[in-house]
Amino acid sequence: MFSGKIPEGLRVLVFDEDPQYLSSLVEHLQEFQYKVTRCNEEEEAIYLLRTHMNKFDIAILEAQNPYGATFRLLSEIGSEMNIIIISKDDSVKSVINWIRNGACDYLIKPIRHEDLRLIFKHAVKKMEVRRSVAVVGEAEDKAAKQSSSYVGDFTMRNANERKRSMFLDGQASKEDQNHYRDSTTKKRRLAWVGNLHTKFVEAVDYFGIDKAVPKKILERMNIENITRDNVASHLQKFRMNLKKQNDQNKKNQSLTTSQRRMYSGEGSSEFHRGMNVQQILNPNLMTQFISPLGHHDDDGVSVSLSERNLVMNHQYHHTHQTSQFGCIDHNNPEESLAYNEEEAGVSKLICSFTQDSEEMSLLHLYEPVMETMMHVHEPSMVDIPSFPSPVTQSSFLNQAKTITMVDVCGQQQINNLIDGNNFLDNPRLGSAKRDQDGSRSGGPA
DNA sequence: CTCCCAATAT
DNA sequence: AATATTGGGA
Repeated sequence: MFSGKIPEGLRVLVFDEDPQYLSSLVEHLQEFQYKVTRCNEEEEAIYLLRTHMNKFDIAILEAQNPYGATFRLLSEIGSEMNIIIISKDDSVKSVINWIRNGACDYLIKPIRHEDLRLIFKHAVKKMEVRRSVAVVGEAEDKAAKQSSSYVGDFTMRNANERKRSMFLDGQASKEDQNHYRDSTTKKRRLAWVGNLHTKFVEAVDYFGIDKAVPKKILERMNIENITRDNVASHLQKFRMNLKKQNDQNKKNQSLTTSQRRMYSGEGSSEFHRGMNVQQILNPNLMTQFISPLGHHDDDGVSVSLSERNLVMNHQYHHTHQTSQFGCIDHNNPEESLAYNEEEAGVSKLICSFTQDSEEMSLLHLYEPVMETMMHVHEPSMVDIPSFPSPVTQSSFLNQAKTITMVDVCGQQQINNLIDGNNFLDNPRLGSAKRDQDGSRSGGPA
């Protein structure tokens, strides 16, 4: 009954000690279109609020005792920040305690769905206060516009649309209807999160990808409050993703076969003869590249495994690949072409690896560089050709470690990757990753 | 008219 | 990037 009134995109930070409960909170909040930042530790939540208070509209913090760090935090910033306390302590005393200390709300566990949905009311209040203050002050107004997640902007936008279309078609009657509907039942953006998407996939699976059409999927999903159009839209995206995945697979396939051809000639056996490069690995870095699934498609790094080859995609421009280990052969068009028969772009054979001043060709770095006007490049590939024995999961990981070292990325990129994963430096990004960990069934994108 | 799909808009 | 809306065609 409140659908349509909830402002989208309010940024909510949420912490609960119980990871499972936290996950369910996150999921629900996402369903309500909130932008959720998940904190597994109280400490983390507090740190984020202390340092990035402006990045959140609302904080939902679980708290049990009124003597902890959260309580102190609340007394410090409670007046500037919408902090909602959740607790299983249902005593009046506790409620009063927290509210007095600055909490803008206190929700007793278990929390009702609807209460969670309605948390935005607090942000609204704050917003309105800010706006009235900002009539004169410019900075605050700017900030509010920038975040674009305040209700004021939300309504503003609708008002503009209304005005515009009224101007265009000159008809008031239709507009009046729309106007009425806007303020009551305007469709809100559906978030295909967790459960919803799972059911969708199940339905598609049930009919088969060619036979699955929006209406059938909708019926099979049997979920209230979603429309055929919702499903149709999602299906369109779903199909596109599949297609993209297929294309990607095909590409990898063709690359690995051409690689194999190359290495089947002389020198191929030298690649792994008596070589142990694992000591030079930094195992920590591997987590950037290797996921348990054997496929990591985050931030452009992906790894996939065929029976004999390990293929690693990465994203750097080839001219950046001046690692301390590798020597890059930019001047060998012939070899490049050998890799490239099936590719439209130019490719480079980049390889080699030096240890104790003795060169050993360990890896060939294959990079189909598709120059576009925007200087965007296709991923590069590293290939370990022809392992002598079938690759098991664990040896796969070991081999993968080898690869990283050989350093597809120089230290520069490694640092970048680490930075990219640094939650504190990049709260939004970090939260997205955590959210995935917590509430999504993983798998290749 | 309903539905599907692809393109386009937000 | 994700979702909604639109418009033509089956």
